[in-house]
Amino acid sequence: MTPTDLQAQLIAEIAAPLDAAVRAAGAEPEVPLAPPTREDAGDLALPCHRYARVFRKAPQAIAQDLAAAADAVPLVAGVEAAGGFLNLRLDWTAVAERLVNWALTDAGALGHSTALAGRKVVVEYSSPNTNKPQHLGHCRNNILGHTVATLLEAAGADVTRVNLVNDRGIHICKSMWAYEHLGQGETPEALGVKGDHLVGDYYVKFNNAFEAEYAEVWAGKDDAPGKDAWFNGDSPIGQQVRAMLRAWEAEDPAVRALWATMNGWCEAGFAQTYDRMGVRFDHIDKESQTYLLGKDLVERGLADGVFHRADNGAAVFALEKLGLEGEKAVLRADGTSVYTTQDLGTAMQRYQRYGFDEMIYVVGNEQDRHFQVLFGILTELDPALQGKLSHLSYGMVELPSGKMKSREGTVVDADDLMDELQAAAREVGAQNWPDLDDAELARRAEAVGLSGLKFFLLKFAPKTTFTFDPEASIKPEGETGVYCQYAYARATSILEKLADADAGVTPDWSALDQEQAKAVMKAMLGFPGTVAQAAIDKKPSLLTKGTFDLARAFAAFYNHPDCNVLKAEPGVQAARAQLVRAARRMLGGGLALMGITALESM
RNA sequence: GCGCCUGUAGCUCAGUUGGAUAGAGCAGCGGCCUUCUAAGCCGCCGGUCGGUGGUUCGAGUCCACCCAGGCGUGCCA
Repeated sequence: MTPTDLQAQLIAEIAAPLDAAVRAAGAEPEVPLAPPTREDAGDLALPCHRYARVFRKAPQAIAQDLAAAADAVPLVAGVEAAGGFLNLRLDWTAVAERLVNWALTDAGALGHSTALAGRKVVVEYSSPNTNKPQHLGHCRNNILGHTVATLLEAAGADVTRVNLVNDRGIHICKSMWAYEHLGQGETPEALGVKGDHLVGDYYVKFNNAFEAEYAEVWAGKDDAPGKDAWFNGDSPIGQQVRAMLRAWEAEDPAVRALWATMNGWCEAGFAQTYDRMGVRFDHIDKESQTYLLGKDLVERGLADGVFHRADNGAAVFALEKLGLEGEKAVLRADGTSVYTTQDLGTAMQRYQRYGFDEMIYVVGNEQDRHFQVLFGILTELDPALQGKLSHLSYGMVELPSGKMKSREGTVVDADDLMDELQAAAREVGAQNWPDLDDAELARRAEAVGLSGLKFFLLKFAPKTTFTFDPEASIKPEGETGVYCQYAYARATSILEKLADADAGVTPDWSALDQEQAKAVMKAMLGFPGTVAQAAIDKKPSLLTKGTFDLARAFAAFYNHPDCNVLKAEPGVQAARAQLVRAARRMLGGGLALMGITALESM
């Protein structure tokens, strides 16, 4: 058998006789053998408190009774019963040989597993509006969604990545209105700007024009309506924009042509941004193609009693079915769709198309309730969907200066951010490598900048609202992607200098029975399980943690004079070199899962 | 008002589903470059886990109430 998770296999081997001893004493084994939290408690520990009642014995005595069984295992070098825990020390010479061979050859060492084998999963993420360029918040969504998809694939799942682009609606018409009324026929090509930025500029121009109109009409008057009410009421601009939306829905050729042109610009810009971020999709849905879906579902639901008619004729869902109060409309009184209608239809269409076991929506936590309601309705419509729908809810990204507010112009543009991070990385690179040519410098700086961004966006648990610190994100010290990249580059450098001088030499594995090497091996042993857990929990922060822990342990190893590879005796050198190769491979695996380029030199 | 989320070191965050003396990074202080890359390493300092009760061998973790912050509570998306 091929061990994909060596630690799990070692634990299984060692735990077998312990479990047998527990059974012989008349109890079911229920407490796992696991690495202890305390550093002075050996390599693996078994808490025995749980068995105290069954055995009618003190935990300390149980631990002592189990000690003999543990001591007989070849991989165990020492046993100690302390405070109700059974602590085991491993035979690191034996472990080292197995671990290095495994880490150099097994896909499991790179975080691949079969934990979710055969499971069909659809992941929807990004879902941008085509009226403005993407910002830092979209970056978190894009990177989070893409990495979760990657992790699920690594765990053996059959993953489909989808993006539902919100390319129609009143907000799209606002940019179109501004372009038509305030533009001079500019194009991205003529101006040399990305199309999404050009469209976004007109969205800003719309807002300015509307604010100016509102101020002109209502300044100083205390019976002023709210801005939304004004827009949806007598505002001349509002009326024109709404007329545009109606014309779009009536498929007016001129409006459709303008819409197609501007959306094309925006989508081309998004494609560039995705490409640079290394984010991709198997399928891109557009709301202009899905917005009429779901009406038939509502009709059927009305007949089946899932929905009912409100007094004014709207089709509504009684939220008390979900333990909530009030009603959720799924068709307006005039028979038109709401956003939820489309969501219902799209979900059902995907279920028919993909037959998924799970569909994950990567959407911010401000929509928690929306998804609670959506999933509740979908499950009522088709009980087969029970348990198959999940919302990967994530918190906002804040800045050291506070929250991002589009009205206050404090949003961080995604493209600008990547440019800035690259430029900052380039400055450091140019200092360290004065002779490097421009293209290579740019390539490395891009990899470093994106590494900083991605790692920083992934290192927090999804639900955490965190503060993005651009400077800290590309620091080579601390818990960053750049730090992990550096460890990989150092490993590469050592191996280049070694130039296979250890080829054919039998490694002296006992040389790895030293503090720094053991710390590296412990980090390596824990890595695959951590990655599998990251997939199961949909928590990429576990991946960044596991990769960082390995990088840190490895940094302590290659920095210690007693662990030097190049100056070591042949047998010792061969063992250390193999450990470096193994750690490097695993680090590369971790970085790859995050979509981070591992640089050979930096 | 109601619902959900959050509150852990000066700052930013972890805490493996109830296990040993609560961790990491940053910042601060002190060391280490004629170097297997200083884009690094080593050490020190730093906590009544928001509060009060409860559950049990054992609570940052589970329960109740309270305090503070965020988000939501559309026939918007």
